[in-house]
Amino acid sequence: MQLLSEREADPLDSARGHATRQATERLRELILDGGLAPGSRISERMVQERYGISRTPLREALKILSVEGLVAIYPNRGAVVALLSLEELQAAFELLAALDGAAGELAADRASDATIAEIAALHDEMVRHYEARQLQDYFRVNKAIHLAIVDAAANPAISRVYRSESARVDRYRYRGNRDPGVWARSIRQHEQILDALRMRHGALLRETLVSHRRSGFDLARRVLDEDLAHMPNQAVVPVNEPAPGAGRD
Amino acid sequence: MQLLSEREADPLDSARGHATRQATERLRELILDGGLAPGSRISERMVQERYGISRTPLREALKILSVEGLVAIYPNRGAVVALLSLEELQAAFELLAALDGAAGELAADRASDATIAEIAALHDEMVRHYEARQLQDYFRVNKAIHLAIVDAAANPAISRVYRSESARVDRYRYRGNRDPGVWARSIRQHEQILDALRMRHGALLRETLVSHRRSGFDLARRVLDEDLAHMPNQAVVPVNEPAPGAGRD
DNA sequence: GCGGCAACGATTGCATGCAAACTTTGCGGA
DNA sequence: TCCGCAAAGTTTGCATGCAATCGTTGCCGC
Repeated sequence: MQLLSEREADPLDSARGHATRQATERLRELILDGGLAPGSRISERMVQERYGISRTPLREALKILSVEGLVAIYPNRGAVVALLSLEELQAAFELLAALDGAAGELAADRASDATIAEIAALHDEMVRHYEARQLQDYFRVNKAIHLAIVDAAANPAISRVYRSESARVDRYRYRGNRDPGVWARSIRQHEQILDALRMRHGALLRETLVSHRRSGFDLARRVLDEDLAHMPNQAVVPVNEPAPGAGRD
Repeated sequence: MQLLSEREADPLDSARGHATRQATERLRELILDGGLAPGSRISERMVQERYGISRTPLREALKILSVEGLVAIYPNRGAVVALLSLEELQAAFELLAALDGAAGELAADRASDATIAEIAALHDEMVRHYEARQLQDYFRVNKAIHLAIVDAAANPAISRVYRSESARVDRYRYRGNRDPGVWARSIRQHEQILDALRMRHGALLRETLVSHRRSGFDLARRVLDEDLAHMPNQAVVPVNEPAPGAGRD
């Protein structure tokens, strides 16, 4: 399967030098959008046949995703979509809380008035989605608000780690909130967050963000429990070699 | 160059399934120990000839290191050892401060008495190296103390990010402290840190760690400035394509 | 019937070849 | 002398082949 033939068919996507990048993004999307369920094997042959990505760039992509924590590679035995244990989920949320808090404190100092106005606009949009009970839109804007605050800290290292860690747990974050009371409380927390940001009160913004994140963990924990319950026993971690160095944390 | 011949020569190192891992660790060590200077090119041919690593595992290793931030890959133009700008150094230290603080707060709750005793022993050892003005030993134990506190938080995600980010800036951390006054102040800060940990006073431990980290940045900033001054113009970032996605932050 | 083992098929790990992109060198013109 | 350009040389990107390992199936002995 020559890429040359593909290049004819889709000249935009397959310029030389982008096969690995494409493979990485493709797989990442598949994992994050649920196209590849946690625990499922990623066979090199399967990916090659279904997505026309040859093995070398695919293997490089898998190595990248394993560092990001989205897949686990077991030597001589292939890669599987990473599966979080409850302990790992809690660890990820504690890390995210630290990042939220630190970024909030920095953002209170560094965010421009325009940025704060944009975040306020996102907040209003989110509230509208809440009032209309539009869950998907609500989640999308909610996520954008937190990202905007982190980015307002003007710290690329924090933003990078936040995005990467956030991606690992998003699956468990954006499925809770069915309970009206919980949802309402989340809205109230967001109001406090916005107030603290508007006041540029760094310490307060940190506190509200951290406590908001803690609530988020309570929800995610339930989602994970459900997932584990609904999973018969199919993909409960390959045996033998505990894990490769470049695999899990 | 067949690996088979090498396997005969060194059967321990070259079991199948470990070439990429070996390449990654070898390169990481080289970069961290200064064997490969920041900004220097990593030619695939050069590595292949000098270390007997064939190109496929080498390329996978470079992809891994680029996610870790130790190398930057420029498409079609190869990889270079990552070079930090002042802004990136500051961002890294802010991230490390956040991790130190969060880990400290967790560690104050979670560390066992035995772990605290171990950290106290390390502290005493460090003070002895300080009194003997043994800079290298002092740095080594200093680093071990901070790692031990982070690990005492019992959060693998935080430990993982801390190690990775720490590695990126270690070059700039462990060369300052020539000034006796600065060195003495660092010792005093460490005493406060140990006191807070012994008291299991989470908030205080957080504060002392964050402020200690801030002092660390002031030193590192000077080291980076020196480095940049001493660097004629040789490796001041490849031109053209700003950077690949999998390169820098 | 069940546990262990051997052969087979499937899958990964890695070395390498070829083509594209980049870099350098050398030349001609201004 | 210096700039621009073209050809040669170098280096990277990727596809693929071969060998080693893993998983499975079927068989034999108990």
